[in-house]
Amino acid sequence: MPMRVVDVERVRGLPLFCGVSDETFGAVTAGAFLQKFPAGTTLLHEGDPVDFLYVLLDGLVELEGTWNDKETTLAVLRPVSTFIFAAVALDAHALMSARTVERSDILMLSGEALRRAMQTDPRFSYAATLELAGCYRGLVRSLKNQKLRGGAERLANYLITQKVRQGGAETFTLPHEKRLLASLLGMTPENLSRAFATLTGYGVVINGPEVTIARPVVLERLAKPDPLIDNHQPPSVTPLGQAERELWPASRAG
Amino acid sequence: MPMRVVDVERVRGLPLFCGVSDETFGAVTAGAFLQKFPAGTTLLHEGDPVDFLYVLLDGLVELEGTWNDKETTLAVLRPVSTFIFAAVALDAHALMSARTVERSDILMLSGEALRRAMQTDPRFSYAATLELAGCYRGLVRSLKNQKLRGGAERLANYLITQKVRQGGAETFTLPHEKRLLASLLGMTPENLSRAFATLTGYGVVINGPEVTIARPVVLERLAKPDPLIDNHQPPSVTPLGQAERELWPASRAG
DNA sequence: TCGCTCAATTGATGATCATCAAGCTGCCCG
DNA sequence: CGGGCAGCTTGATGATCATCAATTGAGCGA
Repeated sequence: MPMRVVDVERVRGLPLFCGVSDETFGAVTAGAFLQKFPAGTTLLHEGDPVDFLYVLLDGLVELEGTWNDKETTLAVLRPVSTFIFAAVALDAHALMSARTVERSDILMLSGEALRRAMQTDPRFSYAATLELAGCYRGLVRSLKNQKLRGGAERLANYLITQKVRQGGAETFTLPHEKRLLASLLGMTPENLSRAFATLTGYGVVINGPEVTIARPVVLERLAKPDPLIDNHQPPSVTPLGQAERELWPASRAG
Repeated sequence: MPMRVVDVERVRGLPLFCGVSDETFGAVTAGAFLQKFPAGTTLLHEGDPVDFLYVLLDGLVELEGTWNDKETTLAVLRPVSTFIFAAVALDAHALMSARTVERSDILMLSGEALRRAMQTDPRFSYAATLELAGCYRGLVRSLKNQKLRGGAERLANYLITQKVRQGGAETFTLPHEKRLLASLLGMTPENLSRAFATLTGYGVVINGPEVTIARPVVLERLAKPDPLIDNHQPPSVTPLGQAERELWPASRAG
């Protein structure tokens, strides 16, 4: 339950915290929980008031939305990521549910303390602004992806993005169940299957969770990846915030 | 080109600025432009570097995204709204284009100056965080709307939202062309026409740009409006930021 | 080892949606 | 007053996608 030293260092190194004063960091992490959750745990339900900022340190978390007995996956988060920051900042109720997909280590930081810290430490609230701006742009990308592309195109771009993020090798492994991927891509599991079958004609070979892109040029001609929609961020050793993930590869003004 | 006193007051009164010091406000508005643009002007093109934060004081602005020679409307903004704040905060290129739909008065604030101000004035960067959090939640709503509802349902909810925002009268006027509405709702103009025709069976009467919802209960049974997707914010005299629009009607903790 | 469960696939069918084409209406302008 | 243009509508057709049903195959426990 209390944070281990190694975890404190990890959190301290996040872009959200690495510039803040020790006082601010202490105040924010004072009443913090570090908890392990099994797979399939609902951390937060749509519509609930939000008391904590969540930081995924290890594992996999799904953010999902519901309406009229249908549900859809809005994002799948990998470590290290914060989530429901916007609701915490505004002290509002959650617009989406959060669920662990795998066993996960999650840090929970008091929303109250965070809001106080944002009002006193300008470096922290600046970092918070950048983090939120990065999250915002991620959603803009998702919305464009959803409204402008068809199912097979979304899948093709997802595969290309995964390939880059996992190091660029010709073959890689899907990070989770296909039914979850279907929901993320905005289609049914049945249609995801058919979309995979379609991509077979573009040099994609499927073997369970293993995917190999045999003819990248052919697949890209279908996918038409676009830096204004897809964020082809290569893997990194140091933990990045959503802001840094958005700024890649630019680092324009600094 | 220079701001009139009445406009300065208007900007000063925005949630984004109303708490900041006079120094910060002066620094940010020092090199500001207030410009009038005719309808149909592209203020900013997708992919361009962003040098200014835009504030729509009067008129109507569309944010749109493009891919593969198709385009879609991501938002239609009414006064008073800021836009492309996220790109300004990160000093990144724009993910969407901005176009005036009507003749518009637009304030342009130096991105450089804003980023500097955010790092020095904690009240300003806190206000910026809240504004961005509000924008983020608006996009979550859009994405849920898009992925979870069908075309007719999106239109029905749009009409209910418009009715509330325009004061709640039985009949109201669409704020812009139907072809733009179609793009916002993620459908073709042809299918928007057909969706309107469908809603005729639910007590909706169309007369050019005039819409009257004759049987609200029947329409709501189809629309199933949901506070976690639709933001039924009534009109207001004081200009609201995206944060306040999100917090309505709660004002939970304060 | 058997049998259970569940993810994934495949096929058949219907709903939704986009596209192409034609016609309508209001409006501006010659 | 009569084009001509633009926004909107309507119809016909095909593509995309969801749903229902059935089957396969892998993992797991009795």
